[in-house]
Amino acid sequence: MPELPEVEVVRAGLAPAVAGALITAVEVFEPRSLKRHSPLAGPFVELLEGRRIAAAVRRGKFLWFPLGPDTHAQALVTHLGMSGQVLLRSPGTVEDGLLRIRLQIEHPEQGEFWVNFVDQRIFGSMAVDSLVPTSDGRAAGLGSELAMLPSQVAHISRDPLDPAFSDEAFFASLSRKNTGIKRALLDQTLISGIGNIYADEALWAARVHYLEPTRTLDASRASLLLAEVRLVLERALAEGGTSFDAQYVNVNGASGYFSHSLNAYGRQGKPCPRCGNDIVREKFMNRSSHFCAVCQTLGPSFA
DNA sequence: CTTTCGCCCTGAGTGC
DNA sequence: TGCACTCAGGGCGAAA
Repeated sequence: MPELPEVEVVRAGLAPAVAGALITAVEVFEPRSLKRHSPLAGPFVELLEGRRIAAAVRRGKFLWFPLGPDTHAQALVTHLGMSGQVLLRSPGTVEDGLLRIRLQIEHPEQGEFWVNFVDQRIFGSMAVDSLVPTSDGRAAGLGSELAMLPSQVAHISRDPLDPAFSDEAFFASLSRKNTGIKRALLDQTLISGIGNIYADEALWAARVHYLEPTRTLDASRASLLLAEVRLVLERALAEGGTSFDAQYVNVNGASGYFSHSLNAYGRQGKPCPRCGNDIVREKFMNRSSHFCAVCQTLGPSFA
């Protein structure tokens, strides 16, 4: 399940082959993979064929490719959803997964490639979207200095690895919210790039209970939590992302290795690496929360 | 306005 | 063997 580190691995892997490449042909095998493409923008295929990709940019879990010749106008937006993959292939490669969309591209130096969008559960999508200016005038994401981002990504907060991310604004928004800390971590309009795995891992590392109200999370614990969020994301990135169910593979089809480093997620019934008590799994937001009931507390005022 | 809920979707796994 | 059911969860529109 791709979160920030997995999407970044994909972005970094694609960038050298797609930046500067011409889109020569586009095939859509599954129309539902275009659910985020507005028909008002025009036909997806016609909008792409003959355009040149300027860069590969990422904010949180969103990935997009500004399109030439006017790179301030439109971009191809990609979200991997739960099971999406963007695979860089040699022309003619037969995909064993569920191929939804294929872009044929031609790079002036790297040559021809197929960019295969594979997505089992169709929670992911591709779309051509118009670009709008960032509210702060800073670069929209990692991979380009362009201060423009797709309109459907404009409401998404910067991610914690973005140099323009404001820690102060994040802490302020936490104190204004009336919700639990894990809900807040998963709210992409507050902080982006975190999904269920890294939320559980960061909360475990910071020893914060997932139901702790954001209002009562004091400044030092909030600061520690954000630091742990950054640490877990950076460590996962360094290891090439998490994969334990073969859903996630990078652009060459190889899996990440971070699953060996998980402390809480998916470890229900196994000992907490810190205190030895069993990790617990509880139902939460139609998914699961994994945590140590002994070392992850509800804060000093609840202890 | 804010917060929470239900839906989308498919393949692997489980129990009978 | 086959069938019904559960589970995985990101994002969004609807409901509360």
